[in-house]
Amino acid sequence: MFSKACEYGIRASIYIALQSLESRRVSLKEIAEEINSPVAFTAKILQLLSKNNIVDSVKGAHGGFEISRTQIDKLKLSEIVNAIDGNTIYEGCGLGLKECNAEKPCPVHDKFVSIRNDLRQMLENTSLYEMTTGLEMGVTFLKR
Amino acid sequence: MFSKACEYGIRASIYIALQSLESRRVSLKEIAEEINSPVAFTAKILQLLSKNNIVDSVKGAHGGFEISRTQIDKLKLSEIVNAIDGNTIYEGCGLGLKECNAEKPCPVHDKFVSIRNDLRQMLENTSLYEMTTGLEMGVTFLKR
DNA sequence: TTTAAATCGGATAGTTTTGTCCTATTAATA
DNA sequence: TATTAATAGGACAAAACTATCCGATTTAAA
Repeated sequence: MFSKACEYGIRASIYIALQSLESRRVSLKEIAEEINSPVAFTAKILQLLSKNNIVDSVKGAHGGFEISRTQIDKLKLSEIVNAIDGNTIYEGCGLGLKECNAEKPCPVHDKFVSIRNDLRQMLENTSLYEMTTGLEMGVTFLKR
Repeated sequence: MFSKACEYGIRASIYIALQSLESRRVSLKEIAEEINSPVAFTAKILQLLSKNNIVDSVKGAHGGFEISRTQIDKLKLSEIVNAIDGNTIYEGCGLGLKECNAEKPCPVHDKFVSIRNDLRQMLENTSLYEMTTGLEMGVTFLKR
């Protein structure tokens, strides 16, 4: 579904949001440990997320990553996915045709439309905050 | 969504089915031209589909690929996808966790379940025959 | 002002996916 | 039986993705 980079990016964003809710700025090292991802690769992804204003980065000693409370509420899963993988999952033809639309559809165009719409709606309606809620209570998990 | 190999594999299967319905056995060269795919790479994918009994291959002069009428009716899109990409699209965690289920779910587990179920049902319910119907009348397309 | 802790960013390496090339094998037909 | 047209399959090459390493830069604090 998503690339590895995107999976790490989503998990990292959720972990940063969770800690930001408690006013804790977190380091790359801590993030990678808590989401069980390769440190240096995660660093690259966080750079990308920072450039796309998904997370805020603070350089220097006592630096790290954080997300403002307003952003945690506003940010949708779709924005994280878009920053890393683009919109090819819920745009673009299921059979890889460049030109595929209602006028010139591939043989499975209609079948894919509804599923991709559902996917897009889910991604656009799921907020970062929403994804943190189960974690605090130990109902959901970010590793293993 | 699918790998390139899978996209080519689906398009190839549909084209072979379409021609088989008119009792035409088709060559690799013709397939690659008609679905706009790299010839040698398509050859590998057809080998794989042949080994998985998705398509029948006939060696030697006047050889090529074909699919029996009964298979065209029976074969589901899911079987083609499974042969090439496996079941990772509608199994496996959206965030890449190895252990992710109703007991130990990732933060988006529930949101993904319904979408992946819809996807699986669509793949399992869509027959190869169904995918050929629009092509004959020029309503659907396999290239561009 | 020096040191230490952190991100940034470029270079590089490994792995997987995608794609190509060439030879062997098969089978129809002249 | 020789030729020709086709798939089969192994080896290789290119590109994309995943991952690592290291020096540069930034900033807090001793």
